[in-house]
Amino acid sequence: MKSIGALSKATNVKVTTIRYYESIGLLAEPERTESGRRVYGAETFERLRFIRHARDLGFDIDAIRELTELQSSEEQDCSHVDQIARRHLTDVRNRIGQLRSLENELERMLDQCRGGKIEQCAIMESLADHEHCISDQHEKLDIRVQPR
Amino acid sequence: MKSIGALSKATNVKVTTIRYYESIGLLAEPERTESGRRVYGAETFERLRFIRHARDLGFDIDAIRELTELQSSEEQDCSHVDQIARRHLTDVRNRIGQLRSLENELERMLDQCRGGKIEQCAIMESLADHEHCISDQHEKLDIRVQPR
DNA sequence: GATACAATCTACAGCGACTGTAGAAGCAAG
DNA sequence: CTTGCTTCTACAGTCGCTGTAGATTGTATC
Repeated sequence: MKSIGALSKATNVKVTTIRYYESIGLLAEPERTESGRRVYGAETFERLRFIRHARDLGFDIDAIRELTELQSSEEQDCSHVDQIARRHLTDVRNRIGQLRSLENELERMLDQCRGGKIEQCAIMESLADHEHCISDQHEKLDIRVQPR
Repeated sequence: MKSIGALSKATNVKVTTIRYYESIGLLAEPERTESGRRVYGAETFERLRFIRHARDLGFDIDAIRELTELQSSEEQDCSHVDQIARRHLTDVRNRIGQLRSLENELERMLDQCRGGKIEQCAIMESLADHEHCISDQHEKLDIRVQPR
């Protein structure tokens, strides 16, 4: 039996995140001590490790919810699991493709810049220029680079 | 002189987004008609086109703020502009790298699955398994695939 | 002129997946 | 007993928007 802090250390998931998962129903409400502190058993530990690994692989919360539900129906065949993973892989590949075309565009911009004053900077011109605008060629991107 | 709707159509930026940009100070407050409606001139049109293009290239709002500020100091040399773009390119490349290792991991998982019951599904095992966990090898990802 | 419908206005809530804060209470070691 | 860590709840903030509600204004048609 672990406290929330111990569980956090063991799974590498932050205390606040564990409470957050509970609040959205991804983790069940645990038992409490007399004073009201959360106490976790081995089950939650396993489940949280599963969640953590799936998050690391980029599955979103809804997908993880599906996966953990499927986990308890052990007798069913795993085509649905397969499908969820395959869909995610497709998403990842699409994203890589989008980012690569971004990479190209940025490289092109940077190559053209030969220094000098901002007024004649090729980068600024590219940005102001509507002509060779990539925006119409593919969908808009969400490019946040922050880790979670 | 354009209404907000006309500006929106001309730049392909949504009306609500234009108001949002104003609210965060990325666009200056425009003049108004007697009845209080926003009216825009060619300057705002150019600026918004610039912003839109930079967003399409994945620059975040703060970077765009810097870039538009630099735009008005035309005499300065463009090394700072260059630096912002280069930093962004680095971020994009890192992101591509992260996504590629994700892609590999997912491919591996999917290859191992030979169908059958969920209980023995290789995908579920991979997710539950802590041993060959990629999470310690690279930073955590934000993998949202949604366009803006 | 009346009426319908579109465009615009403000102000605020919601998205996803957390993270951070404030203020209170509990717990263990010195 | 005090110090300092952990935990508690509840709520605001992150980013870049998007959506909603309810009011007003503008334009086209009858």
